[in-house]
Amino acid sequence: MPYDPSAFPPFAVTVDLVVLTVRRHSLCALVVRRGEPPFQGRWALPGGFVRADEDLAAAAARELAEETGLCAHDPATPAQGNGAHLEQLATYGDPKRDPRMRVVSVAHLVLAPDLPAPRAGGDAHSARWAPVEALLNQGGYGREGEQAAPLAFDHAQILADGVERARSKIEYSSLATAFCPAEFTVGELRRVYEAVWGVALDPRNFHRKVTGTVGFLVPTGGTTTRQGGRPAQLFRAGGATLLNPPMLRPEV
Amino acid sequence: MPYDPSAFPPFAVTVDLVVLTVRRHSLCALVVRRGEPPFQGRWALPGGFVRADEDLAAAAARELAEETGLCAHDPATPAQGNGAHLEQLATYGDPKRDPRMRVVSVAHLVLAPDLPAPRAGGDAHSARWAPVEALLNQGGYGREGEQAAPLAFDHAQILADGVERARSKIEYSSLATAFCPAEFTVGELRRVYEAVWGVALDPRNFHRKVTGTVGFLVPTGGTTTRQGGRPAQLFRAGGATLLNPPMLRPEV
DNA sequence: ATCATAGTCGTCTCACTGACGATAAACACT
DNA sequence: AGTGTTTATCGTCAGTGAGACGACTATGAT
Repeated sequence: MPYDPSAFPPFAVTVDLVVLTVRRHSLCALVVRRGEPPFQGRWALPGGFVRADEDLAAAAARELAEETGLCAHDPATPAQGNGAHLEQLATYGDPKRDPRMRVVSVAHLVLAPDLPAPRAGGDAHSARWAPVEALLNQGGYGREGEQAAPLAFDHAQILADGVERARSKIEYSSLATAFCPAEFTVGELRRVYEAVWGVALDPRNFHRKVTGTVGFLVPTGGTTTRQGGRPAQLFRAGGATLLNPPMLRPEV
Repeated sequence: MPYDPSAFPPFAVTVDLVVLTVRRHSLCALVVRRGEPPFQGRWALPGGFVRADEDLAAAAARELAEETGLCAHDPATPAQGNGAHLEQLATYGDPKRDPRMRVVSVAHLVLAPDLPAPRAGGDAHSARWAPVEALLNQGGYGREGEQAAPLAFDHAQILADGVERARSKIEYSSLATAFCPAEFTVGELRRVYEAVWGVALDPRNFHRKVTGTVGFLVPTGGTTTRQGGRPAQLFRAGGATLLNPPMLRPEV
């Protein structure tokens, strides 16, 4: 019964991107304003159709490049450019998620360093970074009277899933370094954890932990004082991808 | 440019199932023999097309019921039948993964208690439990000269991903109880961990750990001696879904 | 000089794990 | 009945690692 080529319903397949970065001590996601109905004028996650002979990860990387100029390197391809981390997140296929037609969307998660300065994509719609807190607490009010309109489609759910993935994944992997520039200090890395988790961490215990985990950080020899205060050692991400034992997210 | 209803390429969307259980001290997966080309006669994961107005999880549950009679309850639906655990695993969409057409498959992971006695699905193809070790070590030789033919399509990769998900998820969640019947002993739960991880665990430390984690196990009052030896207390799964601190998988 | 800021090193305590001894309660033999 | 085997369960002890927090260092700002 299966595999009668004329007997399967056709689907549209898209990729949606949860692009996260840390800006000004808070976790932000890339959103674009929709220029057409449905949800015209609302914010949405960037994304688009998968092409006829294009792999899912390739489609995600292409959309990312179109939208931000970032060059994603997924972990399988260890071409360590200035690229961001890209991984598949989950797939959303509720029959009613798009009112126009049956669309199955394969969401991807991208973790990028700060300040790629979002540029408008091929379309004229605008793009911006928005704090995930404001995007998800649609019931609450943004800090400065920000728009409280929820994201288009089921994108709030997708974003929430992506944020949760990022929050849990930096516990047991070295992925937090994907939010940092090529060289960074322990303090900068700590501020990434604090922004993603939304908690305060003890600088001394954090320093002991990350410098004591073999393969996590390698010193470059340089120092910097860009954060003020005493100069800090600069590090690059080490080869280790899994943290064992993991970073512990403080209770509640 | 996006969302021109005539401008997106049509895809077939399927669900594939990684159904895992523990039988005779080893982790086994449900496989079906393909009755038609391509890969005719080879073993494959059960699965099928998503219907036109069917949710992805619903399609997975339907295929599971057709194939095994199991009633899956996904965690969102806390209808705790004799059902198995079901969750989305990942999506596979390589343009060449199916030689006939462009198929995107949303793989799901099912964890089931032992012995649902696989029944043939709607089709005449046979179904069986096979140790994942034999299915994945296609280069090696099965214990009893089992067939060494690899799984059809990219199903070996999907199975490997599902097994890895199960192995890591029982570390920090109470999901191992999904492999157990409604009432079980600490020893039975330990043998689940041992089978999934492929290691031996110290019975005394394991007992201390699981009985000391609040919300993991609740005693039913009964005892059983079905494993031989001293009678063991019976437990049900408690309300806790996350284990904190996690079970630690022994090194190497 | 003094202060504020941020980084780095140490110490103490507690929780938890791994290794492993000891006891308990069933069954299968003799 | 006794002995051995099997599995369950309780205890002990040492080592690792995390949280709390004191102390010191090196820079820029006032």
